[in-house]
Amino acid sequence: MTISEENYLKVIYHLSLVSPKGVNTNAIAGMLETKASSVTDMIKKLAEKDLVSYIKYQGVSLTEKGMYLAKMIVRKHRLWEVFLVEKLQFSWDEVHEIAEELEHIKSEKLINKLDDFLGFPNFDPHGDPIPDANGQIKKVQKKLLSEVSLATEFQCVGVKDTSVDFLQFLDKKGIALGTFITVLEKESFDETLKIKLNNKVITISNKIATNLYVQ
Amino acid sequence: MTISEENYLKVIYHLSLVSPKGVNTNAIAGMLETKASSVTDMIKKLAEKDLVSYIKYQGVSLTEKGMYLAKMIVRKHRLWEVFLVEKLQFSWDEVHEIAEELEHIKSEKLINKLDDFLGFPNFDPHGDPIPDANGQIKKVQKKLLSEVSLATEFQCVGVKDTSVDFLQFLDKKGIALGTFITVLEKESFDETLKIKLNNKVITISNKIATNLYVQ
DNA sequence: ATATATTTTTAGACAAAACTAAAAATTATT
DNA sequence: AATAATTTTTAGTTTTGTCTAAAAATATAT
Repeated sequence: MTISEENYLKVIYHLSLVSPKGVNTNAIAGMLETKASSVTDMIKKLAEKDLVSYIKYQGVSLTEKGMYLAKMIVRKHRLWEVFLVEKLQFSWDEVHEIAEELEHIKSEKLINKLDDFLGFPNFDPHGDPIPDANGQIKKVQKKLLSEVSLATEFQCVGVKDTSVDFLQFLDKKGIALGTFITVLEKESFDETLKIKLNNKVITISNKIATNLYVQ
Repeated sequence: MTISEENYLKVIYHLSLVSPKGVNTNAIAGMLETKASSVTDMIKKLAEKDLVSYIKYQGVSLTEKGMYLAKMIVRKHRLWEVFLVEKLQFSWDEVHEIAEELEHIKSEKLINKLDDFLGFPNFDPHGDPIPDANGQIKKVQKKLLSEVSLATEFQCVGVKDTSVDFLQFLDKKGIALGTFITVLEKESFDETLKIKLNNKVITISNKIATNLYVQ
């Protein structure tokens, strides 16, 4: 598989979690910052290799084989992110870009030894689950902070948006994975939340609350 | 720079250590397992970017800029090899192939943090020197085992041939970096050596002796 | 020194992965 | 249901890095 093919598989995987019954050509093009016509070309190639099933004008979905390979790419991406944060002291907003390159290193032995070296982590630095060597993913029930009941203490376990800007915003507010958060009030007009964390009370917008997972 | 361009630079660097006054098109083609015509094309491109100086039919040499970039690729390759052996418990015959991929990961911050994580090593698992962040290389005087005087104890510090076969042969004979070796006799007919190591006496061919560096 | 062999370069072609522009199919709207 | 809007596909190019085959330059040998 080429790097380009791997990137298509990975994007189709991520999109299929949201729309399991078929992924749009345009959605793929948007994620890969390419044109729809290029996507059509590549999809034909992937279908040829039996990695996706494809009906013209009906979108794509991963075959079992494609699903497994996609999960292996996600596994590599997330394990390398753990390595970068835990061993090389990168911050959580710096690792995505580098992991985008590292995820394409081919050796299976390498990734399994890395997994071992890291102590078989189940989650990456953004709280996303790491598929094991068979593609199994630890499911965990988590909710968006925007959906939880008031006056109950939750723990921050992940982020939906992993952009540099959002992660640095969270750093600034003192919110990290593991931080305990209690929602005190919800403003019904704009869904703004008054929350307690680290013994401080702060106000956060709905946009923040819909991008933070808690448990 | 593309991966292909980086590979050309690296090969030109290695060949220029042997023939500093200009590297042959054919030699490059041989190392990269490609055709001479492809090499000519790429050399033109690298010359365009001021990474090599090139006169038709006269071979190529690296410019200062090209030399620096080539050393950075070698630096990355060798640091990743140290990581694979020291941290992930790979054997020294397994790491070259994987490092060939890892050397193309772009982030400078990554490689400097890796260097730090590994304790700023000066040599890779085959005894080859690791350029520092400025491209400086620790020079060390070493000799081939085929050239040293008899009855003097030397320490194995590197290998010239880094092929899997040769490295596994050394493993089998109990020869590793750091092993002490004394040449007892040299057969003048075929240059075979009788050597002492680990309190055993064994005979090795000239081919072995011309691929082992000692100090 | 001339002929022969080797090396290197040029010219033209190809595959992969992208693009643009236009056509075809699907979906939405009135 | 017909038309408009959107999405997707097709057709034809482009770029990168490779190739083959032939031409040109250099090196070697008699």
